[in-house]
Amino acid sequence: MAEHAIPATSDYEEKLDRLLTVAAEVFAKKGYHNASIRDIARHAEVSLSGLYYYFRSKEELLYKVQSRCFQTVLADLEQRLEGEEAADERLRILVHNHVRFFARNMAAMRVLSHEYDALEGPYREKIRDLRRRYTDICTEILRELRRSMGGADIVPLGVVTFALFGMMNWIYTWYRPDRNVPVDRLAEHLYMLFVGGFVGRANGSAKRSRSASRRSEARTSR
Amino acid sequence: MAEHAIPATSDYEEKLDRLLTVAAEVFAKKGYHNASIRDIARHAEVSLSGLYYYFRSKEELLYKVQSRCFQTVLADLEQRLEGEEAADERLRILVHNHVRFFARNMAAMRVLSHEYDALEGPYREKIRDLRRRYTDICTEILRELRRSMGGADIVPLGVVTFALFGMMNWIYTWYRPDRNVPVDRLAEHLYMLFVGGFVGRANGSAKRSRSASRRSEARTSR
DNA sequence: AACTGGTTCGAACGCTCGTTCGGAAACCTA
DNA sequence: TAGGTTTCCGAACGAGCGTTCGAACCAGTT
Repeated sequence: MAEHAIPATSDYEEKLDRLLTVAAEVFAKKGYHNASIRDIARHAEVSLSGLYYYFRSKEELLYKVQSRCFQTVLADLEQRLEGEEAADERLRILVHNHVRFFARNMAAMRVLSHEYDALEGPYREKIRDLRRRYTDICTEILRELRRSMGGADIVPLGVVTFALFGMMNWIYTWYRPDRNVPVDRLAEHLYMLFVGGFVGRANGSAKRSRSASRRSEARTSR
Repeated sequence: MAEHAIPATSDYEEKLDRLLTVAAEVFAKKGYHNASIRDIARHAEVSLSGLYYYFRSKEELLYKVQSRCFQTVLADLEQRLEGEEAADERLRILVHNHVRFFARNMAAMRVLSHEYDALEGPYREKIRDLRRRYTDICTEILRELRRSMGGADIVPLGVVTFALFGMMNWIYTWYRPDRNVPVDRLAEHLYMLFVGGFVGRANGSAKRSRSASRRSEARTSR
């Protein structure tokens, strides 16, 4: 078959998925440029050339790792946001979804955060578009939250959005789910920190919206 | 001379410095593993082997880029903190120092943030120690700030510290000093966001400490 | 003019990389 | 059992990598 454009069997899909997972682990551990196709083949217990049945090139392999990861986290998010109206709760859902997904898919999310520049041309653009969709969702939630709180727009929403993603994405440099605080608590901490601030929230003086306090009462108790 | 442990001339020091700057740019642009010594030599207009008079290996070159950068930002910080007592103002100094240095030394700071894992063994440990010193300073300021505000310790200070550095370090993925908000305003935005929170600060309801509001009145006006 | 020691370079070595290709193995259908 | 696809692999290629080494260059001193 030429280029086997249509995946033949479900075995094919399963194996491709497994290869993506292994590749994500190797890329996460050694870095994209430092990792070799041979590394991945060895870890996947497949021959070197056997990999090329599933991927045209090393770069396509990286792209598929990133793409699959991004699409999953995006789909999860959109599903969870469905039906929720309150802006503060929507933001809480976004943070929890992101942090939890991050911690449970550390390798792939690390590759996604750390190896974006390794892609070039069309691959890069496709991932850039996914990123845009994701950050747009976030920015819109922030805009609505600010509006509903009657806040002034001192800090540009673009800056706010990137600050939030900085807080969340940086965890791949220090957080280990089995050594630090549990994932759900980490997510709640970051959410509180971002919304209420270090001083505002830590001394308990900031007022919380009704829906936010209602939802997180049980969770933040220690 | 054996290993030329003692730098001979001041010409030597100057050229070494220039090479570090060029190397930082190339590493920042292409990534450490993807950049070649030949790339750096070409950009520095020096022969390939000529570089090896100044560096034992590619890894030592990376180490010296990171080390020089870290020591500079650390020295700047310690100097600016000298004599300042108020915790909130000390935090503001830290954020401004970090963000400003970041924007003015984008290449080197990007390498420092992005290529830490590329180092191994003793090199890695030395940078790790510098990082520890830096984060410790930050954590202590946060501890003092929380104490002075009489706040409860809901969120562990380690998490808070990394969240702050995440906000700040992430800027290398999106911020361009010539395209986005000016550096000083970005620094102030991040400081306000971190201390007061998105909701707390943006709607102007959160109280600010006396020294913080006194200091930033002029700066945040638009 | 000869010497000396810091500085620079051209040429080469050994190695690993991503990729290719022809054919074998495995599996399904008839 | 025969034929045809899908799946897999051993072997090899050319290119680029980091590093080394001996010789050349260039000051300043004798």
